[in-house]
Amino acid sequence: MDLHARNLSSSSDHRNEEEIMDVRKGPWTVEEDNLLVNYITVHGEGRWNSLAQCAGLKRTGKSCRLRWLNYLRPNVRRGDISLQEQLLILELHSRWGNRWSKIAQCLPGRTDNEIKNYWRTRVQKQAKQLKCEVNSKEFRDAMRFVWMPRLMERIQAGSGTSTPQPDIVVGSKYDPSQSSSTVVNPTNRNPPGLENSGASSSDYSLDTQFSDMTDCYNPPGNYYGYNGFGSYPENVGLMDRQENEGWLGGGESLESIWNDDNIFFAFN
DNA sequence: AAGACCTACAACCGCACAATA
DNA sequence: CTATTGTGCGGTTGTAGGTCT
Repeated sequence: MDLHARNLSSSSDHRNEEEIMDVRKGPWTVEEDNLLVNYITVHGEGRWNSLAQCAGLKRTGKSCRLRWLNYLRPNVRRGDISLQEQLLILELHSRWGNRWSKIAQCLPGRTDNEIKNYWRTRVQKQAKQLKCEVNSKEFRDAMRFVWMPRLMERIQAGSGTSTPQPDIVVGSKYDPSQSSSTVVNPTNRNPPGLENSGASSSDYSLDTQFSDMTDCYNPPGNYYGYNGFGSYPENVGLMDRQENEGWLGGGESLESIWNDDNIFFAFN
């Protein structure tokens, strides 16, 4: 039996099991979050299928794992993706491609899902706007040699008046005080547990997203030697000056493609 | 005011691979 | 060695809320 066939039979068995067990799908409720967090707090994570059963959750192990890793896990960082994070994502993606989990490892507290979503909503939108394939050389070059340098300029320009951005590091999204059975709103900008924490909803609204391009942190200094992130991977040399110089002959055409309006669009 | 459209993001799915029986 | 199970990853979808007309 080949692998695909094995997977098919496995999926089929899994489906039967789901039908029998009446597995829940869709948005998680506060109760479910409570069950999952409480169980993991006591027993630790892993063995997700049995964990789901033992915790009394009518969810698949996969679903539990995803909910934990992307939302309930301590130190999951939520809120707007900072300019530095954007820059890092662009650079790492140009280097590694769609290796979201690998990229996420370099952005503490960010999940692969969040980075993937960022890429799809912002970067692919930009490619579409420019009428080129996101994986095309043209778009990649534009990204590396026009978008990213300009992003860095904005970071540097904003460093003098930087204010803390509204990103939050949440110990856990789980709030035991919430015991209603309301479904956790998947699009609520206030993560569960912060809804009553005093953080106003506007802290997470689009009003703050990119509204202040100076909303960041430490001056990065020289981009090429930048190591602003503690976990910045070794040998990630960001842009390669030699490659850059070798490419510049085509710069003007890209500049014309990636004009200020487009850049504005990209960051708004 | 209301319906259409858009955006962002949580969650699901299929596949691949490693570990284990 | 083979079959099964568990886990992780990347792609995709569904939908609530926001914006536009």
